[in-house]
Amino acid sequence: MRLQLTRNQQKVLDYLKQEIKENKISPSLRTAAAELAISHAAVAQTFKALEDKGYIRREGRYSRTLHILDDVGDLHIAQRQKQIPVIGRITAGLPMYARQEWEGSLLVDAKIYPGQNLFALKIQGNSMKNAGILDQDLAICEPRQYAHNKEIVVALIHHEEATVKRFFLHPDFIELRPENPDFRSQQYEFDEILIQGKVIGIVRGPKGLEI
Amino acid sequence: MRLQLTRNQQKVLDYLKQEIKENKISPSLRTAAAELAISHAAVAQTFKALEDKGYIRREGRYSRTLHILDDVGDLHIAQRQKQIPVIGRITAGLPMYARQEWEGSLLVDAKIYPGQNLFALKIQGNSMKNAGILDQDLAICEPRQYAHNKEIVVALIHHEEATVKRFFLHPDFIELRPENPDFRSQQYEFDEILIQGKVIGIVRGPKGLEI
DNA sequence: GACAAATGTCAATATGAATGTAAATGTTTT
DNA sequence: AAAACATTTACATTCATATTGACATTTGTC
Repeated sequence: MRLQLTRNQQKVLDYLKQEIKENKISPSLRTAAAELAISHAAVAQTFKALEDKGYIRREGRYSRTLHILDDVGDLHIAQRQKQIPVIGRITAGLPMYARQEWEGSLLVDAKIYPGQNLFALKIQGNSMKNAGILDQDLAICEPRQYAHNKEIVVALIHHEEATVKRFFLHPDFIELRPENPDFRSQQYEFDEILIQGKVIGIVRGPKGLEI
Repeated sequence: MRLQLTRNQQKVLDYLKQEIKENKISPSLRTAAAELAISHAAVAQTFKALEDKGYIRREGRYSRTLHILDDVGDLHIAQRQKQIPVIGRITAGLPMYARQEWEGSLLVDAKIYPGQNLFALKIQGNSMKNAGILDQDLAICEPRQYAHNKEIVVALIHHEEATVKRFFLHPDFIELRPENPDFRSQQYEFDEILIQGKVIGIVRGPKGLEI
């Protein structure tokens, strides 16, 4: 069990939790100082005490990032939730994030999926079966306009059709390779393909596991 | 919730919205620079900041198309977050929540994974590869002491070894079938097997997708 | 297709404001 | 007396902003 907090430390910790919940980011020392009606150095000292007692963790020197810890030493839930849009249809010309294209949003664990502006895409078909990606899975993607060899990417073919495949760059063409012997690898000219993102995770719900 | 904008970034975003509304297309860097009375590179930097914070999205490299993004909209997240324990080792006695067996916790979307007392289990090995379950995946499980045919279950063999396999009940034995030709299906007496749960989902992080 | 103009990108650099750190010191609480 | 709490001041670092100039790419026009 952790050391107990003094009344003042508890007050500051509560304030911090509140602020982080609202703004997703910890307030600056001076902002906190103003709201708590004390000096910024006093806040710094209390933060230090909280860190020593294992209630928060701060990163690096001069860094403004601060995490609130669980009693197990884990990140507090408030900082782990990440809401990402589930994109229904990927298009080039049209705004990909326009609300019309949304199929809702998905809540994921920020501890597992780092990165910003992630989006999710519902997989159609079984062309990536052997990579463990099945029909109806949700692919968690990180926006990217480029790709490295062997990465699994979200690509837009002919500015129209969106697909998830493994990416290979050859001297004079791009190969999008499925992971399923029933499908053929396809080759494209450079101007036929637009990379939209890299797949960094998979979420499969109960429906994907039905018999 | 997106990160807050600075006053300058807000000003540029407002200007952008205005321009796009009027001309249906975003202004060039130098046009914007002229109207905002700063250099074109400064505009580019602010655009980049806006993109990082998730307020706009720009397509491709050297493309002039830019989209204003909607907010993900934060309603009812509170009810959707579900924190479930990641079990390190499954034991028979069923004090599954005993502290020593913890490997942390996982935040999932309650909308996708309904049910109570769910737990997660880290998959070891590739015996279920053809069912789209890979090594190091996190299997989301619902506690259960029974199973139906063809369901993928968490079973305890000889009160010791925990395994994830497809379940088949035969007249005088239980079959636990892997989904990988490299592994053999196994048969057990009824008293050798204890069903501990049913797999209702899969969560795979970036590590599970590395090359 | 060729060429020039317009446009986006990148790197290096600079500056002021905001911010975190540290030290010295005093006050209150326990 | 010791710990917690607080202040003031000086300093170091980071961030947002901005500039300039060279360069790559796209677009429009002939």
